[in-house]
Amino acid sequence: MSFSPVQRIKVSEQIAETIREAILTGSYAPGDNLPPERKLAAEFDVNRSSIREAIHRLEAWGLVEVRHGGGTRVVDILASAGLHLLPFLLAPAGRLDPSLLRDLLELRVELLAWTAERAAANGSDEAAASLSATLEALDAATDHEGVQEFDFVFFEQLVQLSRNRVLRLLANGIRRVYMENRQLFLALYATQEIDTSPHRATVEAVCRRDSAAARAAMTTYGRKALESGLLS
Amino acid sequence: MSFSPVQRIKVSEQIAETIREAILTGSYAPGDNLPPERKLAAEFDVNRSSIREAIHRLEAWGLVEVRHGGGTRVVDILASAGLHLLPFLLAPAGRLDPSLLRDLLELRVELLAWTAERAAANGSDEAAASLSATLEALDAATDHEGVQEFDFVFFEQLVQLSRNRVLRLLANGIRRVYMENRQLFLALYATQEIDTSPHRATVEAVCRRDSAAARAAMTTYGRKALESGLLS
DNA sequence: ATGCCATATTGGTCGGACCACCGGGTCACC
DNA sequence: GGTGACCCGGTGGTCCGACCAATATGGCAT
Repeated sequence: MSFSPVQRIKVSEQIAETIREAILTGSYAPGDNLPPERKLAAEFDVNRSSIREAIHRLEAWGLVEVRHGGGTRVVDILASAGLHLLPFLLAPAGRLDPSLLRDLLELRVELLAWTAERAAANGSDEAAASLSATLEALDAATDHEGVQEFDFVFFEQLVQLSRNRVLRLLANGIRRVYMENRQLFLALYATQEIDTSPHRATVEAVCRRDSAAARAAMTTYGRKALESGLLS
Repeated sequence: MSFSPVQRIKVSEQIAETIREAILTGSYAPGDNLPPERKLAAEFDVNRSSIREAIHRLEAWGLVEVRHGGGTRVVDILASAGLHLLPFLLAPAGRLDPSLLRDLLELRVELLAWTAERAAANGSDEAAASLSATLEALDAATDHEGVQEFDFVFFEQLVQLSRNRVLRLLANGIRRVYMENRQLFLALYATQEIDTSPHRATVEAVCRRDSAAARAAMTTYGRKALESGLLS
C-alpha cells in the first residue's frame, strides 16, 4: 500500500475553482463583469489578496479579462480559452459532453498518428526496447487505472522519440490536463478491454523505422477508441 | 493615421518577465530555488505582493513550482512547460533557434492539413464565401504584416469551419502565442513573397467538400513554408 | 543511526491604507 | 446643442506590516 500526499488546499485555489465553475456553468455570461474584488472578499469572507490571487489565476486560464479601474470581465470561453479547461468543459455538470468528447478523440487520432510516424522515423533499437517494456506493462495491467497509465506513458515515449520539442511542449500541456482529471478520462478505458495489438504493431514499426506503418497502427487504435468511446 | 493604445505595464508583469528571461537564459538551473519572496522584494525594491503576483504568473506558465514553506523551485522547462513559452524558447537570445523552428513548422504542417481536411468535410457555400474574402485580402496585402495577418485569419476560419471545439481551444492557445510575439513570426513571411495558390485550392476544395484535396493543398503550403523558413 | 524537538526559513493570509485608472455627471463656455 | 474642464465614486494595482502555516535544519537524547 502506498499513500498519496494529503491534499493541501489554498484558499485562493478554492476560490478560483468556485468562480471557475460559476463561469463555466453559465452564472456569468460572456461580457458580464465579475463582482468587484472588495465585494468578493466580503462574500467569501477572505482577504482581498486571496481574491486577487484567484482572479489572476482565472486570467491566466483565459477566463476573465482584468481592466485596471474598469472591473473584471468574463470573456467568451470558446473564443479565448486554451486547452487548460478542456476537462471542465468536457464535464460541465459532472456528466460527459459526448459531442465535445468526439472532438477530442478525433484530434487525438491525428496527434497519435503523427507522433507515431515521427517516432518511427527516428527509430532505434533502444527506443523499441523501452517501448516494449511499456507494452508489457500495458498487457500486464489488471485494472483500468493501470491501462490508462501505461497507455499514456506509451504516448509520451512516442513523443520523446519524435524528437520534436514543440510536440513535447504540446504533450506537456495535455499531460497537465490529463493528470488533473484522471478519472474523467478513465471512463474512456472503462467501457471495454483494450486491444494492444496496435501498440505492438507500432513498436515493430519503430524497430523497422517504418513511419507509414506506425502511423497506420496508431490511426487504427485512435479510431477504434473514438468509436467505442462514443458508445458509452 | 491611427494610434495604438499606450502600453501599460504592471510592475508584477515586468518582474515576471524579468525572472522568466533569467530562467530561460539559464541563470537558474532546473531544481534550483528562486530567492525567497522577501529577498526578491528587496532586490526589485517593490512590495512582496507584487513579487508574489509575478511568481504566481510564472507558476501558471509552468516555469516554477511553489512549495509552502519550502521555497520556489525552477522546474525542467522541456519537461513541464506548455506551448505558452514557445516564443521565448524560439528566440532565447533574440535570435531564432532554427532547430526549434523546424519542429514548430513541422507540427504546423500537420495541424494545417488536418484543419483543412475537417473544414472541407463540413464545407458550405457561405463558408467558401468568407474564405474567399480572406483570400482576396491576402492577395491584396502589400506588406508582410498584412500577409501574416490574413494568413492567420485564414487558418482561424478553417478552424471555425472544422467545427471541432477542441481544435478551437488549441487554436486559441496558438493565437495567444502568436499575438504576443507577432514580429518574431513575421520573419517567416519576410523571406519571400507568399504563394496563395494553395489557399485558393483549399477554398475550392471546401466548396466541393473535397476533404482530401483540402488536406493536400494545405500540406503543400505548409511544407513549402517549412523549407523556405529554414533557409533564413 | 534514529527519532524527537526547538528554531529559523519561507510561503500563505490578513487588514488597512493609498495610488492609478475608468466612467459618468456637472457645469461653464462657446 | 456641443465641447471641454473638472470632480467624484467605483474599481483594480501597489504598498506596508503583521501573523499564521508548512518546511528545513541542526542539536539532543536515546
